[in-house]
Amino acid sequence: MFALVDCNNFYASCERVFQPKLRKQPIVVLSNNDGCVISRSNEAKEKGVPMGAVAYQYEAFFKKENIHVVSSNYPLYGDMSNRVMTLLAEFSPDIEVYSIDEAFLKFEGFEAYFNLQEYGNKIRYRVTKGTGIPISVGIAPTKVLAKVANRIAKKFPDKTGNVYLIDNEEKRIKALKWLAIEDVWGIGYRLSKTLKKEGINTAYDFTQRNEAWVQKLMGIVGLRLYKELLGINCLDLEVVEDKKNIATTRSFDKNYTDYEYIKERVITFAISCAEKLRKQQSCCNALMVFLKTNRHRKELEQYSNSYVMQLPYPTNSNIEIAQFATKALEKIFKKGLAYKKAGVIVMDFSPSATQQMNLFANSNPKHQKLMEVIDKINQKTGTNKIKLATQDLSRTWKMKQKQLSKRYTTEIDDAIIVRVEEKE
DNA sequence: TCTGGGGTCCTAGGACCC
DNA sequence: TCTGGGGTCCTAGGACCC
Repeated sequence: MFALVDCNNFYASCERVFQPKLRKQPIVVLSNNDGCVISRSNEAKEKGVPMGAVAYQYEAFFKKENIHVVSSNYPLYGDMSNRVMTLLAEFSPDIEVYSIDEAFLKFEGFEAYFNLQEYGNKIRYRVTKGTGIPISVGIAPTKVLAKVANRIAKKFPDKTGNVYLIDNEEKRIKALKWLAIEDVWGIGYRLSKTLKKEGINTAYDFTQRNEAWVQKLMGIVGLRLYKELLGINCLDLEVVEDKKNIATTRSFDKNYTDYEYIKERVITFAISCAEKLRKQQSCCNALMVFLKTNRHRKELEQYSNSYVMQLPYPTNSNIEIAQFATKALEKIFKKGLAYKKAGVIVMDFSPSATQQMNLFANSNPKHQKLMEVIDKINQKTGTNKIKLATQDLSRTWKMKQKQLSKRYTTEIDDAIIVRVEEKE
């Protein structure tokens, strides 16, 4: 059996842990630059705020409905996620952290020793008590069915207590008849449209077709999904491996035409990629830089381009990656356009420990030590204390974050202070 | 004025090998 | 004039996930 544990309204819930006045209140969390809604409390959902709502278009609505608006605080969410995952790991030796707010647990042979419904209740109690984050637990014979069970647990908290178990045919069929086809894990916007045209509206309808039909339409991925819904196990826990690509991309707060400005941004993105590379002890052998104008401003000239550069040697040095990224940017930058977004993606990794030397050009060996020192200092004093001169220290780039909460769990100065009144 | 960011896997087709 | 059989690797694009 598998369990899928999912944090309810994760970002919104994180904010509430340290700001009790937000509990029971409608609250929404915004994306970077305070662009659009990416997390909503149940109360905000009930008031009709859709996922992805554009913040400035909803400003009046938020005010009218007394909806609290919060900027996203990723250091806080990342740390809270680690706490949740640490507690979950107490409940099974086999755990796959699937995303920042979700994990699969494998219960191999647990049925003989535990009542899984009670076990699920215990997990929920432990995590909620230990972190303040409410969770939902779905338990079933396959990962896809565990996803389904989780959805039921979340949708019917009163009936299920946020824990639901699919452990017999009757429950499986009932669940699949209830589940709309577009809500099946692995069926996205495109496929659900195609399937509906075929008269398939629920997960159950889908399971009534035959294997050959499914394979022809959806390939091997669809076939696995189909079998998993029938209760036949095809997907095991996945080992979380090193990343194969690493990206740092941002929209700007407004449009920019200035080459120097864009260059500074690209260099900063490149350095962020280099830092992430060093964290997983990889070097990259290629990188891509892309540049886009504002696609929402139809009246302005549109342009979007990218350049992939093969590197002469593998590297994870801030300095080298920044230099190559700048060269890539020069290839695609066009004067006179209003840019809104740029990004750097590093690709084609090799382990930093075993570097293939090149006859003609190699990564500067001095950089390795230098980067170690930079990483140490940045870690000690907070990020971005040490910069390259090309990042132009006079330009302080700030993301729009009007309602940013504190880093309660990762910055000592932001920790909650409990005051005890002293009596004379 | 303002519209997020970061990933994975699969497939088909082209180029190339013996 | 005819033109086999079996493979790999790479890339772009499509689809999906949170």
